[in-house]
Amino acid sequence: MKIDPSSSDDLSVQIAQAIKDAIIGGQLIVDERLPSEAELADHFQVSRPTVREALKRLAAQSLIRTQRGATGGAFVNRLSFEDAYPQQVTTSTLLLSMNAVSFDTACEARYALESACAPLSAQRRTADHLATMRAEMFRQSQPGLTDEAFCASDVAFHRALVDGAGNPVLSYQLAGAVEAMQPLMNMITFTARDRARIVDLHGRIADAIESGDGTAASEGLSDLEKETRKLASDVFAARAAAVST
Amino acid sequence: MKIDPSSSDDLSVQIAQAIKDAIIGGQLIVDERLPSEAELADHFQVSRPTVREALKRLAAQSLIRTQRGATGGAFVNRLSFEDAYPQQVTTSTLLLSMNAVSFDTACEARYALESACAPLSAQRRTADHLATMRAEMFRQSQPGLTDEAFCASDVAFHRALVDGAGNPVLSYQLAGAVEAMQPLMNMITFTARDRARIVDLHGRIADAIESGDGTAASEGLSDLEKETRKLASDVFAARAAAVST
DNA sequence: AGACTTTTAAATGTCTGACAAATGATTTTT
DNA sequence: AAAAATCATTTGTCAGACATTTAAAAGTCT
Repeated sequence: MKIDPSSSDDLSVQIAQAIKDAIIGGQLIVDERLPSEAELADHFQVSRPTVREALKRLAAQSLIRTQRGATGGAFVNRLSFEDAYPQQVTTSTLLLSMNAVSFDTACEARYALESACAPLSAQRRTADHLATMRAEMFRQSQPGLTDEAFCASDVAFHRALVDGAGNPVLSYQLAGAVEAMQPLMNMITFTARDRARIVDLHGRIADAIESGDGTAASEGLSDLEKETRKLASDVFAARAAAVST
Repeated sequence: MKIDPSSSDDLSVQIAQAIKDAIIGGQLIVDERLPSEAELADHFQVSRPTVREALKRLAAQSLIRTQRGATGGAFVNRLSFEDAYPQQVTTSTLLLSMNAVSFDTACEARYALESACAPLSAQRRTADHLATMRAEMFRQSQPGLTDEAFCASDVAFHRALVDGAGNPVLSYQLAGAVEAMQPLMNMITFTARDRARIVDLHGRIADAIESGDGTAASEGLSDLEKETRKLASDVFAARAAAVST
């Protein structure tokens, strides 16, 4: 691990990159202990605060974890799907909100990805996944549910659908798309009739998944997408009209 | 922005979280300047190094950028798709390599997601996307190409296909899946006949995209997936046989 | 007055040295 | 032998200082 003294980058950036490269390149393996901060400072010929800033950069990306105490230190972290989920969701949420991604664009992406999962989920879902979907549908049909709670339950329903595919890579990728849309979805107010239609479509999808009919599940999702986009465009149109009066 | 003195978390973690929450919650908007490190240290009642560690954590996630000089400081960064791409690829790559995700699982996820894009790409791709696909196919048919270069060109082909859908959210989500698989793909050695078959399938897909036939494109991808998985299983079987002798 | 140069002030980047706190290992005591 | 006390190591935090960068302000010359 070396750094380039002539580089214009900050030292802590270079050191973080060097360690990161070593992890990606396999020179440092999972659970291996890095040299202590003092040793790293000595190795890179910098002060300890500089080393610490580099390590904090890596910790922020879950590449390392630190432990205090006699046998403590920084350890290469096994990047788990559980760790990566929330980061992915945060990043996706900010990407949508900061880049003025339209509701339609986000919605399209979400349903396109989800449709890809549906056939796999129809084949492989466990009884558990199906039970979760049914339970969320029941919750969604309860009167007196807030819009936020309805949306949260909607996300849970779709998460179960995606997880049913039994492919952690798919679940991970989709977590971002589905959960990141929640703030956008929360802008929509649902009437009782809207909710009934959505729950009905959820029922169709769940039935298709239960009977192993991936094609029907995809069709159900497609209809749900149309419904969602129509709802959104109505809401935005109404809001625009309200502003202009 | 407040921190909890009774929390067991490190101060720099808490401070980073507080600022992050402010960004997500909209209290800090894009390009807004944060208070100087000295002011933050004063506000949170901690030392400047601690504040700096918190800021480095945020910088590692591209949530802020820093500038030196008189009018410098830390600014809320507009998280762009360009910034998020490489992070997503790195994370996905490490997720695959550190969690012993099987080739089949990764492959399935990749092609499932890509199939979701294909119909959109068939509708919307520009001449540019198509030209890129054809150019990469030409490169792939050149003899003397290394396996790494062949894989890289393969990635470029698929990137063009995905970008053709014209949905930045989809492109972003897929960048991880497609590029993260490259190290796995690089484990495969391609014979001339293998390459010819792959280029042939690429041709079918490109033709389908050109003629706007999304279904045919999906079918082509499905065949390509089968081909890829067969190749991989052959390679792994051969390797296992070699070890046992 | 206007253009160029110099100075200055503010901010981040880096260093030194120190102490606090956690924690496993070691030693001592019971 | 078990429990308690001590110790050594390592990260977490602090204080203060200097270096470097940068833009604005002040000064100078034409």
